[in-house]
Amino acid sequence: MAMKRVNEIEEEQMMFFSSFCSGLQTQRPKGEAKPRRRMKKGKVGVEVGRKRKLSVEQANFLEMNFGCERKLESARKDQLAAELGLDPRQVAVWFQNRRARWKNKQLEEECARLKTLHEAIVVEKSLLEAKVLELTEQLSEAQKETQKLLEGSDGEQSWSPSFSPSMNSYYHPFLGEFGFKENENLFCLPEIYYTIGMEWDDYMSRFLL
DNA sequence: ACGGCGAATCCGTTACATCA
DNA sequence: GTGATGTAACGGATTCGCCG
Repeated sequence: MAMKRVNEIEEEQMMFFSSFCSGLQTQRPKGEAKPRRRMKKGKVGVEVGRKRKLSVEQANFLEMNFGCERKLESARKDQLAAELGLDPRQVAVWFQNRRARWKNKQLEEECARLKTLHEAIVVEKSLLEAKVLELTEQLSEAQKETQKLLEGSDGEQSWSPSFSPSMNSYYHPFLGEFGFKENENLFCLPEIYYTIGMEWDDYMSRFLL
């Protein structure tokens, strides 16, 4: 069995490195069907089908080849198997498992990247919320100031003919800060402002109703 | 165009080895 | 001795290319 053969050649197997990353060929010619061999499941203590860890040299050699190509052509697999004294099936399985590990690692890295991105967004959200709070307080102060002015000048509203203290339509005293004109149609804001607008209305209704 | 077949691959799982 | 972890190997499902 291939496992036994590994023991016999373990010391001499690394002499084949000269053909590293070479010998790529195309698919196996038609008619040369290869039987799929599988090791039988061995029970604990039973030598037949017993799993054996590949040597460090074998693993390193396979690792280097994996660095060159994620998948193996059939001929290259046979060549690798011959060079390492392994069953071609073992080489195929090793590449299969290696691809799975590589894929898992890629997923882990992508997950970590998204986590970092998420954390940055959470921080930014907190900053924006603090800013909203600050602006809301400014608005509240402005409302109080306006109220005082109105109460102090009973009936004298000539400074703002269209102004209505009831504010049935939302009046934004400092929209200029955001680049809006006073009479601009606020319901035609770009999509990016919609979410903010909802919160704005929420805050406005909280303070004005 | 279609279905059958063989080979390769993927995915989930099992079996075993190693280590703390 | 035991649980956790890594990995070789397995088995079923799927995909792909070839052929009649």
